Amino acid sequence: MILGELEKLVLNYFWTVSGADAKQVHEYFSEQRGGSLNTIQTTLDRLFKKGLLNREKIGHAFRYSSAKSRKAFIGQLILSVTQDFVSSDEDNLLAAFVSVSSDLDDQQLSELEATILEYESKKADRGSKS
Amino acid sequence: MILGELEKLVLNYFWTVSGADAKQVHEYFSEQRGGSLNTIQTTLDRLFKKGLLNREKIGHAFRYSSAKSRKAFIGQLILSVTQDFVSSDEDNLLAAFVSVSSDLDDQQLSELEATILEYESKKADRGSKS
DNA sequence: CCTAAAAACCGATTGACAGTCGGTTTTTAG
DNA sequence: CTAAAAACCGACTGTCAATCGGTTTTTAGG
Repeated sequence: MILGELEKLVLNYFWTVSGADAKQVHEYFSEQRGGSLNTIQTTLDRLFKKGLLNREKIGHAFRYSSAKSRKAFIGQLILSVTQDFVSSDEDNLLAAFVSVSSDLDDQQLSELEATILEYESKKADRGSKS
Repeated sequence: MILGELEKLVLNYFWTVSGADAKQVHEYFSEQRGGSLNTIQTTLDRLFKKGLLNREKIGHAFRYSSAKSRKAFIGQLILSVTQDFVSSDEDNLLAAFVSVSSDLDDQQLSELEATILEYESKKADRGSKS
């Protein structure tokens, strides 16, 4: 899941708005970086085909919106970029988390812990199916 | 830090051996996938220039070895691939960890917790400077 | 209906970068 | 000094994002 610069910008944009058509996206980005409407359309189409944006016809234009939450996307991104390096017999991914944690301060580390505990309890609530 | 397929294979290889020269790497990979010695040399040189391999002249050939542990590399990889998507005002990276955790089973989740706690105590030991 | 404008779609070009090697230069051991 | 080994250089291919001109399709109004 390698994305280009513009694709990343657009994806981030769609996490700040509920939806937008090509024209609106173009207007938003034309100020900061220029580029033609056509370029935006191509990028939107590519992100759609990659499953990162949803779209529906509203009137005569596609209205695009993000297909997955930022959180879900980042999680998937981490897995995809990581899986070529984790050997199944070790817990490298887990270890890598901690490695990343080296760059977090105590506060963030505590939050990470809390978030995990919270996740676990939620998971326990869901109960049966796992 | 986008790596090609061969680069990933080679990098993984260097986490299974303490060091090797181009000839040895070529011998190892020629069975599974073929390719010329030259291709291997180019790949080794590129990984070296990317800072992912170290090398030193041993006799008349460079002896390459991994420059960072698998754990450290994966951690850095996660950060690099992730930083275009984390907004500074939120804790998306932390949230992403949990998102990834969705794909881990209870056992792994417990290990993650334990590893974090272990890391925290180690960090506490180091004490003063933070 | 017809039609002009808007949007979507197609295709081509450019620029990175990995994979791949042939060929040349440099190094080294004997 | 020299032959072989290794390093290095340059070129070509393939993939993919960025970019946008031009064509087709769709749609809203008259």
